Amino acid sequence: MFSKACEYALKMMIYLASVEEEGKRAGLKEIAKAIDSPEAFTAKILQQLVRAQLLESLRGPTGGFQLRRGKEIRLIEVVTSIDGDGIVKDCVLGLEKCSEEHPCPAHDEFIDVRDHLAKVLSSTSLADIKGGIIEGNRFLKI
Amino acid sequence: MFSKACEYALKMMIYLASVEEEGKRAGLKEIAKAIDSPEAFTAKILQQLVRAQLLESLRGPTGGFQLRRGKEIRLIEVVTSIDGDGIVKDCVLGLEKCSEEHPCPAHDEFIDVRDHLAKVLSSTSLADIKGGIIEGNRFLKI
DNA sequence: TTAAATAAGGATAAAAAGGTCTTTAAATCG
DNA sequence: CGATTTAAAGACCTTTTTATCCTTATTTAA
Repeated sequence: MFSKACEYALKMMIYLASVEEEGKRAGLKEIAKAIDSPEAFTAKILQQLVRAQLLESLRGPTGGFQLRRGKEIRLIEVVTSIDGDGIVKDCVLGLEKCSEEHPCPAHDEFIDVRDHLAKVLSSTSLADIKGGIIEGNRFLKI
Repeated sequence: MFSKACEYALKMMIYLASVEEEGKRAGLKEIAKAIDSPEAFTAKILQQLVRAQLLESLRGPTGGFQLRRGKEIRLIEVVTSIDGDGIVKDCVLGLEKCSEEHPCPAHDEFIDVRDHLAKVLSSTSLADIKGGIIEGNRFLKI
């Protein structure tokens, strides 16, 4: 569904939402450990999220990453900043010009699924899903 | 959502369903042209579909490919024979052990979408979607 | 029976995704 | 200021996916 990079990005953002709760930020090492991701690759993805304005970073000791616009960030923003908007826009058969007026043979069957996904991604914020982690009945790694 | 190979596979199967309508089969060249796919790569995918028992092939002049079990083949069979069943089984965050008893933070938000997709793929047959092509108001390439 | 047409199969190549390493730039704090 | 800690950036490597090429095996039909 999503690229590996995007999966990591979602985990990072969810983790940072739970860290923000305590008014703190987290550094690369802490994040990679928390979500069980390769450190160097994690750094690259964090950079992308900073460029996409979803995170801000601070260098030096006490530095790290934190949410730029708080926990109201929607999942769709994370997904599109890493994978682009293809998942909620493109034809599932990969046809360039598939539309309502000019539908592919599978159009009707998949449009509902795609819209459903888009709706979930657009309506769910980091705040919506971070709750369970703090309560401790949800997990981020393994 | 699906790999390129899987997109091609779905197009092939839909095309072959429309060809079967006329009691005919189609060769590699015809198929690749119809769905606008690279010929050699198309051949590899057709081989996979033959091994998966979804197609049968005949060599020599007048040879080609045809549906093995007719148009009642479900889209889910095509998708899983090329991409595996990850799309309807795996956690969207890529967590190995995500389940109802041990859910990831995004579990509830995505489980509905995944089930919706699974339902569409399982309940839709080639027969269900080939209709429009024959009527001519649907298209397979570009 | 031979030429032509077709699919099968293996080796290879190219592109994309996933991942690592090393150097540079900031910031902190003694 | 200078040592340390952290993120940024770019080059590089590895694996997977996508795609091509070439040879072999079958089948048909003249």
